[in-house]
Amino acid sequence: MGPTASGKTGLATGLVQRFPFEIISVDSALIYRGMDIGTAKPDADSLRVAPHRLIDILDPSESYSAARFRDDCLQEMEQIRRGGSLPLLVGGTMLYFRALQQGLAPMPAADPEVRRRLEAELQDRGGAALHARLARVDPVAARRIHPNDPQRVQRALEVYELSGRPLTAHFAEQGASPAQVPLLKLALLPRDRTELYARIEQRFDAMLEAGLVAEVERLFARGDLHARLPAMRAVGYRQVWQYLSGEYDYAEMRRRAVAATRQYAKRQLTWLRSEPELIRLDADAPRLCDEVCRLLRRHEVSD
RNA sequence: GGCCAGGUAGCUCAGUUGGUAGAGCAGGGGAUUGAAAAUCCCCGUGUCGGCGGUUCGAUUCCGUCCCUGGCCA
Repeated sequence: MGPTASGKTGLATGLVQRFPFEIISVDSALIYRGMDIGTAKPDADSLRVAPHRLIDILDPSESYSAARFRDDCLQEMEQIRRGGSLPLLVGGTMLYFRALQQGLAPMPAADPEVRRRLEAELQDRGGAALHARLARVDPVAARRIHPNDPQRVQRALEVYELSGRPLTAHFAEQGASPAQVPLLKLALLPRDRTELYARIEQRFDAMLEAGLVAEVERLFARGDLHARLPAMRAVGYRQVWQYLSGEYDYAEMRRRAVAATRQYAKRQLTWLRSEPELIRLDADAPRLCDEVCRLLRRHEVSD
């Protein structure tokens, strides 16, 4: 685990060459085909050396979820074990790591029709009305979810509409948790944030240099994608999309994209701060890969 | 060199009919259960360009100097 631009891919590529590892990507943006530059997806050469599972599995018009990730990931892990190797999970989508470790309460999946209706209700009557309705069907969830958080208010109402039972009731059933997976959790943490932020800015400029705008233009030109899709809300893609829509100029796009990436890294660091049993590694250590190899042997990971 | 407009939070700016000032962005902290690279919550003391003057009191009025931009020489 680690924030964006902390060197996860590089380290993972080093490790697969020394251990019987197979990589599973834990990343909500790498799943999309045709989104390569802006997601810092490993290039074809790297992927030959270090194949990643769970990348390029969805079209940008589709949505994924933490639940689907958990199922997919457990399946890939099982397959890797059967083949005699060990799964190496690499990524920065901390909700996916949590879903994998703790499981998710049993409840209905997202439903496009219900979501469309709730979205219309939000537009017509506003977030306060939606939150008030939630307070009637699920007071506990309403107290926990802020009225200004339409995404969570809508999800709670969606679960109620689809199952006839409040979200809180589903949560209460989670006790019978599915089998826990034994994990050795390593986190790549930047020595100081200023350095990480500098790297983020450099990397975004490199993405622009590598043709990020053209990549988003291709998606834009398809005609069937739009700004509200999860894929087009990804950091960088969102800002380039808005730039292509004429919402602001190139310099502003760059400024906003870099800031959004910094904010994303900050949120990832917030997750990591409270992650239990985490082995914290200095992302800027000179011989990081060697150090991690020693650490893995100490934990009796065979090579 | 002259005239005009500015100099206020890291940035862009608002404001104070004289009682030491507040927005957006950036930044920091937190939340996070089928959209999560998402979606939210909380956090604002800064010689109000410098120095003088008037005043009980000046960031605000006056003088002067410095800096930036524009116009004119």
